[in-house]
Amino acid sequence: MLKVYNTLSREKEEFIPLEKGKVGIYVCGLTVQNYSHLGHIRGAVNYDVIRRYLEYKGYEVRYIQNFTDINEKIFERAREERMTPEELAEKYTQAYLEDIKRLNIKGATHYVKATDNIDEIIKMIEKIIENGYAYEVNGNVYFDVEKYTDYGKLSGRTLEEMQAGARVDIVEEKKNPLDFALWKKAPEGAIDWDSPWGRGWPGWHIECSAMSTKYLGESFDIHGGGSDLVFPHHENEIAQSETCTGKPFAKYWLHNGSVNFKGEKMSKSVGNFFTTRELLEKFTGRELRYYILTFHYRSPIEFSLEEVKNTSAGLRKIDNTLKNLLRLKESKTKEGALKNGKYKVSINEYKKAFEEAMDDDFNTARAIGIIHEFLREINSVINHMDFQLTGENMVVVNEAYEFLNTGMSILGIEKENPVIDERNTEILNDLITFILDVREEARKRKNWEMADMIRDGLNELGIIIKDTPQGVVWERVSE
RNA sequence: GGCGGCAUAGCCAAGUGGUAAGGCAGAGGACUGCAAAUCCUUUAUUCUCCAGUUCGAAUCUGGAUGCCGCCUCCA
Repeated sequence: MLKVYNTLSREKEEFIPLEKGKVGIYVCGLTVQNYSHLGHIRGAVNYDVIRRYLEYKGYEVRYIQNFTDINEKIFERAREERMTPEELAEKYTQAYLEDIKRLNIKGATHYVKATDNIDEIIKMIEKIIENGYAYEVNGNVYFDVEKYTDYGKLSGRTLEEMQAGARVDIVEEKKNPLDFALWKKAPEGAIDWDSPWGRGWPGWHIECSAMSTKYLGESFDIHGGGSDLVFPHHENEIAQSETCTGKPFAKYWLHNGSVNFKGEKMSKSVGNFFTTRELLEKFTGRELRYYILTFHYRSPIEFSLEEVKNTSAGLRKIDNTLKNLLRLKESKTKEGALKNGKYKVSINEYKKAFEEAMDDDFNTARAIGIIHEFLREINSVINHMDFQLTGENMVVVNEAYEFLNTGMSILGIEKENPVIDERNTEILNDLITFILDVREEARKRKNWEMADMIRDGLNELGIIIKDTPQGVVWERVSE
């Protein structure tokens, strides 16, 4: 049974989609004003795994993500980079899509952006005004928080509490300082749109309400985003949507933890961030992704370059086992070899444990732990001196490979083909096989100097030699 | 100031009231001509501290301390 932690109830709840077999997810993306950093990517990886696991469970997933492409920041940055706001948004949207590709993120089924949905946004605002929850002053439209009695239900605070500790600038024309803009009169010279309230542009929160409703319906299953969006962004989305439609908005609210660095949340304004691109110069996308997934998605990450490096050793261990399994899969079974019952591996137990971990609010950290426990068991079997590739053992090898491979693809750290490397052309293969034959001959004659010279020489060319009990194997250093 | 969360080994990190997963690093051993890879053993009598509930607490309650997030643009 899949359980998810719902910010709305502050509890783990059984996941039951509104429509059987289908799941609608809306994830708040980013304002496309600069290159993405690790904080953005962390969320994207987390929701990608959630999506992959739901698909693994057989759900048909509709995954919507937005790009905020119109606001003050976009204009500011467009001026800095001397391009139009559209060009700027397009540039960083493309950059983001490239970044997530390198982290093996499947990507949304639909990407949506505010500027493509101005009509929907205006209609929604009109409806909210009509229902009596918003008012217009001087070309601005504000949501009236005092009218909406549920205001604060997501972030768990009351209007009184919020007012007590308010840090909001007092804007004279607002009825309550916490009233937020649905439509803003645009500054001079800005790109703006016609509306019943004059020219302007949408407030930040309304685009997500309008677009999620358009693509997923008035009520849908999962709404996700970073924990820093709980208030005010998601609180306001609920307020707008529910006063517009009169129906419950998203059923489950999921929030991923932040990425901190040097004791503070990684952010553009603090300046303590690594862009995804910078990190991809130091690590592979798989390494970063694996690192992210060693944390539970709701826990904050105190980021450390050193830790990414250390954690990657664990990933290499998984890769090694996969390589070894694949090698065995591709070798011939020894007919008539002894039937060996003692090499039974309880793969189903591990599979069950893996699923239980994922069912428990997508606990990838635990799931990875289970994979490593499995590694120990399967490695001890296939590396055992007595291990022979009988038909029975071949079944074990195949099932083990299948299990690992499936687990890896749920986590999105699958490797296309760990052994067959397209760089290994036939001639290269033959050449190395020949060199290794020479080395074997040297070893037979106990000419260790010669044997080691060959091994070291190949090593420098990026080829690693391993003398396993099953014979000599070689591979190229990955990446 | 208001609201919420977290504190688990040298480091990172799971943890469902029933006796502390996993990874990295370290130590010892097996295998090996030496390596690499892998396996085995070992590394928290205890989960920040103090009370309480309970037969039983890392888990629940209260308090203290420390750290983080949100309340302003944020993923």
